[in-house]
Amino acid sequence: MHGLQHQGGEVADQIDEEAIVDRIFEAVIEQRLPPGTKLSEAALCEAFGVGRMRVRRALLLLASRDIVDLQNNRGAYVSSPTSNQALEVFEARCAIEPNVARIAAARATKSDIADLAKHLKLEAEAHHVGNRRQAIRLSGQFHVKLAQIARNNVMERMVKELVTRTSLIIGMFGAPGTSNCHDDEHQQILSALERHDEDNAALQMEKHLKHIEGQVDLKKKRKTGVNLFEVLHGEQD
Amino acid sequence: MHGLQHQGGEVADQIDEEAIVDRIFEAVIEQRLPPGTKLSEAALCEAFGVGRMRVRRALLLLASRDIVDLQNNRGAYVSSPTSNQALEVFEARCAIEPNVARIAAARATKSDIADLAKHLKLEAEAHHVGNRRQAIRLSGQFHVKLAQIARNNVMERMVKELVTRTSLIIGMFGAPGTSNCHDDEHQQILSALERHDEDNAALQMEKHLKHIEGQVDLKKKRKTGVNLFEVLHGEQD
DNA sequence: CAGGAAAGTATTGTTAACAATCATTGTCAA
DNA sequence: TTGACAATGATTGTTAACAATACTTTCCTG
Repeated sequence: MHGLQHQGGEVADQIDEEAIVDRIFEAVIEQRLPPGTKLSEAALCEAFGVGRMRVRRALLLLASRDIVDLQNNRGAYVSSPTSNQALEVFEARCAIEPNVARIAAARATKSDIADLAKHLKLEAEAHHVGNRRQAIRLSGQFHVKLAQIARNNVMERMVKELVTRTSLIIGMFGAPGTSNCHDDEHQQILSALERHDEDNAALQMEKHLKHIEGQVDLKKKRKTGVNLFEVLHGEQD
Repeated sequence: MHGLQHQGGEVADQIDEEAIVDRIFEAVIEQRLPPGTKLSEAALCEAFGVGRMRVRRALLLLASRDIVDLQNNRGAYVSSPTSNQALEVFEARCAIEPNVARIAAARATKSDIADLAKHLKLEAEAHHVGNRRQAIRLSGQFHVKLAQIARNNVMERMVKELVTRTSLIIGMFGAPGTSNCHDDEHQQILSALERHDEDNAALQMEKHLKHIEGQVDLKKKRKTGVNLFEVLHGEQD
């Protein structure tokens, strides 16, 4: 299901740094890596079975996206967004994603709609079963999928970064139990796409984002810190 | 004027990779580094006086922003955007920057306005004197300054990336003599900011971006390639 | 003379050893 | 007992040598 299993012993044991970046992105989105978690090079080497160079390159890329915080001579830590940064991220999302939804509404094909509907079904299922991690992951992936439907790689990358940082923000400032999104709001966006109603798609997205923003309380922080190794090693082998 | 002079012989001869990234960004914006230019590690080491590691890190960061193209075992080249990528960049700019202008109009202080007015004066002067490079650089910097006035670092980074890629696009598809922007349109945006007229700021920006997009012809490509060393070594020492 | 193969050169990618910095623990003195 | 200081261990940052790949030139053959 994840596309990284050992296949026959031929290839697939050589991982490139982009895969590492993606894996850490996912772990952050699913909130398995809370803000402040130390990402030591040795642990990452062990977890992914690669050399130090690859790990350092991956960490640099993650730092350039503000997902991790690279401290001088002290190592890499999962970013702990400040309330100011949180405001900036939400503001950026409100500026960008309604337009993503608008473009997606203009370009969505039948196949896109069907795919997205299936995605929503998975979301609802994960929510119903109580699989919180998968629910969070699918919920964030919905926003990325919209950018894919909009056929714009630039915006897709931006949305991916913003969604991931939002997970960190919720980890810092959100109530412990809350997930990222409400399914029904995603459903309404899908409806707008189905009708190719661009304005409504943008509007629904804007409301949706305001809703997410309302779930966090930028006054009080929660402080975390978690054992890195188990989190990443669990799904590795 | 550039902030990188030798100060007393104490510090300042040690350059970090972010400075390298910024320098290459600038060179690309000013179109001193056309698409397709080879960026060999040795040449960059020589030009900046740093070790290979720093150069490779800088190249990785530039590649993650799609400014350079890292080819396997073949080295780094300044990106040559395809027409599709060009469309994506323009679309992203039209989605983001009007909102940047809107937010800037809401938050601009007297000091911001004065600073921006001074900037426009410099732009006009460079244009008048015929200093094309500086005109292009200031013209691009105007868009970044708007993001700074909007007080949003996330968007500032995005705009910086998009502006730089636009320079590459113009280098690929634009007429040889055209610069990035028209000064009077910048002036109109400034006026809107001065009046705190958010809607008009966004509107003017949208028109401005459409204008820029109209300057390129995505049908025909121009092919280039330039000697790296002289370009970067000239302003170094 | 042209096309292609092979050797040599140059450039990139990787690994490993070394240096430097930081964190921790233990000790000593107030 | 507590605070500061020193020594030890661990982790990160850098450098340099090595390996692998691509490019260029030369030479041979058709």
